[in-house]
Amino acid sequence: MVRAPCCEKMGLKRGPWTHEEDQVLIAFIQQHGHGNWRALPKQAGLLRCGKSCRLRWTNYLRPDIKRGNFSNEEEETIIKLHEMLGNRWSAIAGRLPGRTDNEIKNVWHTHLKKRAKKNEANRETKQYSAEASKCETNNSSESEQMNLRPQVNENSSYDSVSPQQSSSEFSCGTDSSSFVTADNQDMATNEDNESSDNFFDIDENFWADSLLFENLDFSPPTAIEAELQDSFTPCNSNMDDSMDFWYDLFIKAGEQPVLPEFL
DNA sequence: AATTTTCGCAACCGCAAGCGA
DNA sequence: GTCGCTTGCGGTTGCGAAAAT
Repeated sequence: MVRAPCCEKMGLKRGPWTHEEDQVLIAFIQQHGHGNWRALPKQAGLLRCGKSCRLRWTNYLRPDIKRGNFSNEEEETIIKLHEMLGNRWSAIAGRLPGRTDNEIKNVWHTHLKKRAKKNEANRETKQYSAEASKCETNNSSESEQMNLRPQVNENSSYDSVSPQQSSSEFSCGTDSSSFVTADNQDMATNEDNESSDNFFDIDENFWADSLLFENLDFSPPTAIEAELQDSFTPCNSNMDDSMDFWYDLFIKAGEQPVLPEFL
């Protein structure tokens, strides 16, 4: 496929848009719509390439765009959605009416990335503490049962385990299957030590593809959406928990519960 | 007050998917 | 099936403004 020549080579204008150009573009689209972006600038009398026009319209001139700072709720929503969807900015933008993927991408890189990292570090620290205390309990009860003193390696202590190690390498007592890991995701512990049969086994791309929402006529409100990642990840939850969680989601939203097919 | 550094955001680039011929 | 075109998306850049030195 032959790449179309860039705007500059064709003698078209680049760089920031002027007010006049904006007005021309708005007026043209209001009158004719934007069926063909490539043909639009010529028809509208703009010395811009179609791509530039489309970008200017979708990111700035569209009437339904919400300008101004992001609210705290919006920022939290972005962080949560990013945990679920990754860098799928358009999918995230689809959950935030009036916000563009470009805007969300910018706000992520300038503000939210740092905050998300901080949140993650806090969670890992908390999780590590919980695991450590749980292990202390298990070890002491096991040793009581077996009438044995716990075999503690003096060179190793819980403190020597880094938070990064905690979820993937740290094991409690004899049960090394208690913790499940996934790429770059901190996973909750399976507290009741379910057998692997009870794990909710679906394709790992499930969440990333955001089919969860897109295939349903139901969109959980932001506040509930935010709870989603905290409370439930399909690969580490058993089926009963998944169903309960799903029902709660609908009930909180005041909707008639409808289970997705995978449940 | 002048200069340098950092930040925020609009715009651009390149790739891939979708679609019709 | 393939080719060419259009569109959409995510990564990156460039520049003005603000903050720091």
